[in-house]
Amino acid sequence: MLTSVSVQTLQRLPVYLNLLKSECMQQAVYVSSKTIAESLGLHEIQVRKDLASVSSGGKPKVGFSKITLIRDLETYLGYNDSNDAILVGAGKLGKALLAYDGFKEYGLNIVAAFDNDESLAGQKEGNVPILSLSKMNDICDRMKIRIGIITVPSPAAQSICDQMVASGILAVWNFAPAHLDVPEHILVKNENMAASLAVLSRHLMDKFTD
Amino acid sequence: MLTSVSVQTLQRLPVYLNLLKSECMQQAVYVSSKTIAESLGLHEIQVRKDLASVSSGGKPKVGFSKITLIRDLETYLGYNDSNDAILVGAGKLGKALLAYDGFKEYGLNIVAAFDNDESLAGQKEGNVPILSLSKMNDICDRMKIRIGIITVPSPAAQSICDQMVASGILAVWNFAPAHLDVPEHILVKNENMAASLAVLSRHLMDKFTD
DNA sequence: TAGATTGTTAATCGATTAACAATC
DNA sequence: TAGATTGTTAATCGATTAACAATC
Repeated sequence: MLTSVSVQTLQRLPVYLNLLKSECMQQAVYVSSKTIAESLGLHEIQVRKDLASVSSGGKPKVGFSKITLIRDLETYLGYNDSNDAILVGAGKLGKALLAYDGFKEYGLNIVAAFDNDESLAGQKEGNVPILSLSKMNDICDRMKIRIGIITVPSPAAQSICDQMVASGILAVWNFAPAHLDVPEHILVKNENMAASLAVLSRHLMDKFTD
Repeated sequence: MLTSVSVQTLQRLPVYLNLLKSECMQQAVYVSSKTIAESLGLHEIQVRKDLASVSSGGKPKVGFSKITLIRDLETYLGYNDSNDAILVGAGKLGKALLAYDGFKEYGLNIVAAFDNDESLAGQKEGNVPILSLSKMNDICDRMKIRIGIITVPSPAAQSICDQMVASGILAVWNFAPAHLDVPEHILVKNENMAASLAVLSRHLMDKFTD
């Protein structure tokens, strides 16, 4: 186990973890791949293979100890050692993310936010200070920040991204509907709402042209 | 062309559209698959195949007329005829989505929001009225709403989803980190931030254990 | 022991990439 | 015409699913 995992598998892991922690699994002590698969509408074998790459706690006949599996998933996903991040763009969406206190459960810790608009500087949102953009480089450098969250309007996204990279950011979480060019070793993960909408929209269109 | 398209292709289409409309393509009259692929860091052949399933306007040697391709993409994605939607959960994230005026560009029109908290009823956010949850069924029915957006806390998500389905909703856009059970013909599209974070987090972990 | 569930190796399926003929 | 780019058919690659031996 603990071999390299595909992106597809990786993205399913938090879903398993979420289910295991949810109410409907509250009283379970052991869980099997089959149980999980049925709850999520996935294939049993897929779940088993996914779990095998993350945990070696599975026992024939009984399945996985729930708490052990939760621990293994959390360890693999890095939920225990927290990742410091900064956010740029303290508009509506940016503030909503700042105020969301669920991220710490995922090991994400937003330490500061930055905005072009100097009048926001000094404010706080969800306990996170909003600062002048000019301070970003210095703070990223001093705190060794590796994750940057982009919630600025599209036209500004590439420039902010460039500044992040120059400040030592290694992974960018991009909420702007814009493609970002980055050096090879930098990861960009787009939160692509337009893509989601495309899936919804076509589903409806297809439904009404059968 | 206009054959059935894979989800992967479908989710790339808005990215192409976005690029075509962006500043860096402003003065282009014709665009080729190669140009697009290079701008986005994709394979030329993949782009060509994607475009072929949506537009028949490609001409050997010249490529696609930019405005024709934009039109074809917008038509395929349903950006022209707008989709009415309702949103449930007028918390921070819900309000951020209500205030975001970019959705109309994608043909999404949020006509009303609902919340458990009666004290919010009567307020407006981004021109969208917030109403008592008890009115959801009636409004969905009268306006023939087919898209529901869920921005409530996880424990409430399944119940809200059930109410949406009972109100005639056919496609659910779920921002709660919870798995939703729905009848077969209903589509759920999860905006899975935990999955995105998993990708970011593992990228960083892998980087520092090489 | 019998049966259920695991982990692993093999088969299938679908998406991506390559090859190539068609054409402006 | 020559060359570039299209659309399509074939090959490759990787993820999912199936088959099966191992084991509690």
